[in-house]
Amino acid sequence: MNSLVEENYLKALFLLSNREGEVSVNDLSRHLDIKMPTVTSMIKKLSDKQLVDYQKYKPVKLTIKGRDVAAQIIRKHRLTEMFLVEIMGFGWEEVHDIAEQIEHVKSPRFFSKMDELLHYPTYDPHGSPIPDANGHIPDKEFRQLSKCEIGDTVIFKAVTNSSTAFLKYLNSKELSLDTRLKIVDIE
Amino acid sequence: MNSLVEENYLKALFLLSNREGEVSVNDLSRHLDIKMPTVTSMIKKLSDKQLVDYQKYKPVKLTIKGRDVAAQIIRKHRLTEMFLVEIMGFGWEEVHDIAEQIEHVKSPRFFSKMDELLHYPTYDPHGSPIPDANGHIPDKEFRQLSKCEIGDTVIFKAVTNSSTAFLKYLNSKELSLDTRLKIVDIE
DNA sequence: TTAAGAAGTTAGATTAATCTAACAAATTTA
DNA sequence: TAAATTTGTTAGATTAATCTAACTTCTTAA
Repeated sequence: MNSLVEENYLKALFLLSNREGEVSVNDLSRHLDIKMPTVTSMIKKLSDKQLVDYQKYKPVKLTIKGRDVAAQIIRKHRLTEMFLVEIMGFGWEEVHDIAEQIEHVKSPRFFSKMDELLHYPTYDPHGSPIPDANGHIPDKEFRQLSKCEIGDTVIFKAVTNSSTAFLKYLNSKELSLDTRLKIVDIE
Repeated sequence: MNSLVEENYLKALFLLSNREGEVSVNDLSRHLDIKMPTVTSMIKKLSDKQLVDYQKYKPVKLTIKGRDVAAQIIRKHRLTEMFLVEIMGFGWEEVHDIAEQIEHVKSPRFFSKMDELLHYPTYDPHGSPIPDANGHIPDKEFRQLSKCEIGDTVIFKAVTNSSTAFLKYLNSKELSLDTRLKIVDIE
């Protein structure tokens, strides 16, 4: 079994992977807020466990096995966020930190109960897709707001930043998912 | 803040305390399944943090502060068990291990949401009282089954053993809380 | 194309929580 | 009450995850 710490590294690797599936040690270090030497040594451990492919001075890549484990953690995180919003009545800006804790619960039953109660959701409250039980992700691609122009009309489908502060800012502008927007100006 | 491990020691101290509020190092060691020298050293740490009173070769006692912290952990554990049964549809025999993990979640809001959704319950699914937000416990005393005699009629109110195995055994005998029983024989 | 800067690694220290072995104190029992 | 047993402590080792300091490799820009 993987430790909670190992799970956090795998999750970060999954989320930071570029199209080639690669992540630099530096990126990982910054996102986890853990110094590079620590990251290097943990990567070696994950490599021994066949969860990542690693060669000195090269970016890290999840193996199939590592990707599957990571997808399950992301699945649990996003299911939890959905559960917190839909069943427990939290706001979308409150759930990230709680889900970071609950995603590590060792009990498959716990998460399948959530899934059931939520009627098998495919997106979380921030518009991110929930991997299915096999780790597969429905990969709809949304257009990034930075690639839209003045005059475009778009439907707001997802955020990539789930921090409380940013979501509170959106709340204050009364921006929520599935809102239809006409872009009149760019800040 | 206290570590998850410290929280587990405090919880065990609370649950194992006799009328004088004392717990032997040996008891604690057996219940936590941690060797005595480890327990001794952790007790010293809790003593430094003013969470327990400790003198060499004497039993350990929670301070007021330690008792308050412990009661909050028990509160979170029991609220969680109730939530798992009432909101998520788990059986009473499944919830102990999951609650042991969720009780450590750092988010007062999370537990007050549970409390609200459950309409402020005072007992958990095993008949144990849930400490209130100030750590106070409604102390109804139930008669122990071992102190009942053949011919007595009683109402089954609580179990002191919440292990899956024991609760499954009770399920197999169709024994559930609030069942009226006439004692016809003693096994 | 090489010198500067960024990224990555190695070595070794630190901390929290655990363990075993050996010893000391307290309690029980013969 | 003295010996045996149980309980508790001390000392020192171990493991996982972290850190800092020093060094190496890679990348970039003059």
